[in-house]
Amino acid sequence: MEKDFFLRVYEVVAQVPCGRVTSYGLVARYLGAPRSSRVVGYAMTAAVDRDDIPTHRVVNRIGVLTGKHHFPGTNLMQQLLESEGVKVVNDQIQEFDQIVWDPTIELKNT
DNA sequence: TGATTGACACCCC
DNA sequence: CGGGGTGCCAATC
Repeated sequence: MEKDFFLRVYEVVAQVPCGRVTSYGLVARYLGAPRSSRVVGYAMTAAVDRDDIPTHRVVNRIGVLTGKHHFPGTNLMQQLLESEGVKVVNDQIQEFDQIVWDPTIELKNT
């Protein structure tokens, strides 16, 4: 029961700047578990209960809202992203490469 | 206690 | 270059 891993994921996701997004792989890699990308997504599922964690800012490596299906609303995830300035079309984040927030780069020192 | 799944990612064909 | 299959780590049934 390594909840500690989940907590680390929450910490990183919670630090994602507004209007920015990150991917499971980036977070997983930042935690030192590049092969645990799936576990990060799993942590997100558990984070849905956490209203303190902007899980909607976490997408797959290509910027696709793969997990929008888990949100209570139909397109709530997209709504939230667009509300923050993130353009989303067809469940695909536009300009994802420039709004992506890589903790490995942003938090590489801290 | 054991097996399967899962909001992904990478390798191989 | 594109598509399909396997692998990883932890949680849940």
